[in-house]
Amino acid sequence: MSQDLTLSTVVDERPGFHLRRVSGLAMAALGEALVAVDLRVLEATVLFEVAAKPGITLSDLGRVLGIKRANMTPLVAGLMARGYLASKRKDGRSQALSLSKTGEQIYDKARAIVEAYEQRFFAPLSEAEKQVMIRHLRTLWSSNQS
Amino acid sequence: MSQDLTLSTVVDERPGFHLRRVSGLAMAALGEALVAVDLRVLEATVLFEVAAKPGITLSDLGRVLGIKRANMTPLVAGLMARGYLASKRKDGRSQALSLSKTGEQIYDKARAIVEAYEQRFFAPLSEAEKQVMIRHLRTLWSSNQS
DNA sequence: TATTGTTATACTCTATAACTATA
DNA sequence: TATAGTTATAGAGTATAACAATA
Repeated sequence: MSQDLTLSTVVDERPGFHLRRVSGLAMAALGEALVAVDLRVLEATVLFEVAAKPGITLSDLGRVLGIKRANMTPLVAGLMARGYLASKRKDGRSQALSLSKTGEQIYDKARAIVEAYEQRFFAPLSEAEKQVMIRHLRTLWSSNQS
Repeated sequence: MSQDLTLSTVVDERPGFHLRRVSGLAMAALGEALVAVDLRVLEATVLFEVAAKPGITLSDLGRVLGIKRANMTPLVAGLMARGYLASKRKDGRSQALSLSKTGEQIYDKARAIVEAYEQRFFAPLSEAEKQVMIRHLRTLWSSNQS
């Protein structure tokens, strides 16, 4: 066996380290929960955003979610192949994305799963503490984004 | 061009989403800063932890940092190949890891880089706010870890 | 039997560069 | 010229399973 399984002070004082470690844990937990609807985390995120903004384009979706265009393409393609997303010509180069009927059904299921997972994962924090964390993370995002 | 580049409320309310997005941004920023010493983020983390705990084994290192044994092996091997880590037989199967002379030099440089990066990245938060964030992240880690 | 370290392998997410077709 | 969408490709990081050697 091993004895000292505590983090050294130097590393334990780094906010970036904790950010990475918890983020990884959270994504793994959500990923596991989402296998029930056969969705990956990013796929679910896309469904959420498209549900809220029908008609959004692939590029805008990427900009808003912080995902590169080049990575959005196969993501959207996969969701369309499964009949969750519909695409309508907007102009010669843009496509307006929206949820299909089955897309809305899977979205409802995914949303329930995500909410249950969050309830569980963030349980040790109070509502107020969660809000503070979200606010700080938003601040870090907007002030560090290129 | 595009008009509505704001996040939908549904997604914007998810702490997990912000965690993932900011964590990715932070790791990218730190990764860029660390190219100056030709280290990846995880490699720097390993150097930090070994510096604080000379004699730690590969397995314990993985447990403490939240990295699987199987992924630690090539990580440690790379650092040893570059002469940053030294390995001493502990018993027939375990090895005690420690920094070499050059390892300590690169560690000093890496530490300066990491501290400068953090100063920059987390600048919009006060010291007190950073401490709160770290505390909450620690809580989430320990209560959700398998 | 359990643990250490290793190998092989696959998956998810991210990044860049280059291309086409439209605007 | 700039933007939308695509393709190809590479690099991080993570996960599992299986193995030999050792405890």
